[in-house]
Amino acid sequence: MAKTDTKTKILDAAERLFAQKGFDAVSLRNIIEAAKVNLAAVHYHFGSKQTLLHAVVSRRLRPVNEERLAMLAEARAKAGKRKLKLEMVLESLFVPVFRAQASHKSGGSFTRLIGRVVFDRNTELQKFMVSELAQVIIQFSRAFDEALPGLNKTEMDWRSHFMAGAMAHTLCNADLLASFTGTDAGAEGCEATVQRLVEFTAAGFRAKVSTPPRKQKSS
Amino acid sequence: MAKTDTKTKILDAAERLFAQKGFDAVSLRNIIEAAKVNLAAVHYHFGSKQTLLHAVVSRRLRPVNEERLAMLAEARAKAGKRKLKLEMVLESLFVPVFRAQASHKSGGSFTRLIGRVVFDRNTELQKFMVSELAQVIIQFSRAFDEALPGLNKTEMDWRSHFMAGAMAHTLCNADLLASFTGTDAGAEGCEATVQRLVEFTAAGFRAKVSTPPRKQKSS
DNA sequence: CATTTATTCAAACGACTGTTTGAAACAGCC
DNA sequence: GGCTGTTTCAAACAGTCGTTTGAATAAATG
Repeated sequence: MAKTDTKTKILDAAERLFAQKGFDAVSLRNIIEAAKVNLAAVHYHFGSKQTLLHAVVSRRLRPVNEERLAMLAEARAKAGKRKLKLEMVLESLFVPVFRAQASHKSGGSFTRLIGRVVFDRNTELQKFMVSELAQVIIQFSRAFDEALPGLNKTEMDWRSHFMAGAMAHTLCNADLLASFTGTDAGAEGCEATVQRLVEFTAAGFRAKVSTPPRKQKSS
Repeated sequence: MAKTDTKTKILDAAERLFAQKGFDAVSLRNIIEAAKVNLAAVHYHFGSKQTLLHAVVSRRLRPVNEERLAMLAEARAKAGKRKLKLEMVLESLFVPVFRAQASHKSGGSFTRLIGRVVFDRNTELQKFMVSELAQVIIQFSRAFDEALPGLNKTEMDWRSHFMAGAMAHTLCNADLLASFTGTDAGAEGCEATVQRLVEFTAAGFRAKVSTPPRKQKSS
């Protein structure tokens, strides 16, 4: 393993650059220059720039999603017949993706990439992301329903939406916080960040509903 | 006013396209085709693509920010010597930008653009946005401090960060909610959406702080 | 009116884009 | 050795990009 695989070199460089500047703003020539490989190698190994992006995302996101589902299953097992704890569901969703930042030597670029991808308006990419996240979305929306019985569906959808926004923004723009407020995002471990995010979103989920549901069927 | 101003035609087309596909993904030729003007007109009136983007953003954001500050001032006046109400601060921040969507004939494109801009990693654009938002940031972070006395600064910064993420995501990806959950974002007026967002973020701001502040000076 | 100023237009600029090609270098195996 | 399939490489492809140019037109001013 002295000489790193070309495929890996491309993935690493692409991951870093996509996260830094975004998908459109990075050219294949930027990538192959950073990876010190030939231009054609990209198409030989990945077929196209779009497919390369898919590979970059998938490489990191797949294990994260597996861990998410595993943590959720564990939370379910621990709850037993009792009601699922909202905080544990949120932690199962946040911890794997935030931990991937610290653990992997990717230097924090990966989480920024994931956060960015959520907000990128690339039709192809969005279809791909939906397919990658399908299981996670299904399982977790069920878990939220279990953890918050009585909350009507519309309200649940919106609050999940808000929660996703807070998560994505935190992943994507951790440095913005530093520049705006002076608070250093990386000063404390990602556990502390996750803890703060869990508290914030859990409280949001549990907020008293004041909006009168005009036409609502479910409870 | 039978023949619309060329400058306005460009701004309108650019706003719609930028919001739909993003800054990098839209070419000047896409814009001038939609606006039915000559290519050189863009550089004649705006100087560059980057400056055009600034103009597009500024045209809508400036009145929004003025209204934000006005609403905040009114909330302060109404509070008198009493403590500023958190919900009113949040409403002052949300209502103008969400209402701009419904009121303006831009067809909802503007809010998506603003939401997108927050997440775009364009150095030039970020500097511009910081300068445009400077007053709003200063005034509102002061207001949050007044509405939530006792919350330490670090926690306040993080929660503002989460709140901004929820807001931006809602502005930018209202249609995502529909595709994922089936809940139609536009079904109810923007007032209802703002109301939900206020409830969610207000609860998040008020959440009990469990994270022990390791090294903290302020209260 | 003429003359200046502001605006529009078609055409081209050089640089950069993702992708393809076909030959060279390399590996492993008989 | 020769032969097979895989991987690398330089070069070129056909476009698109933001921007510039200089002449043609419209509007405004004297």
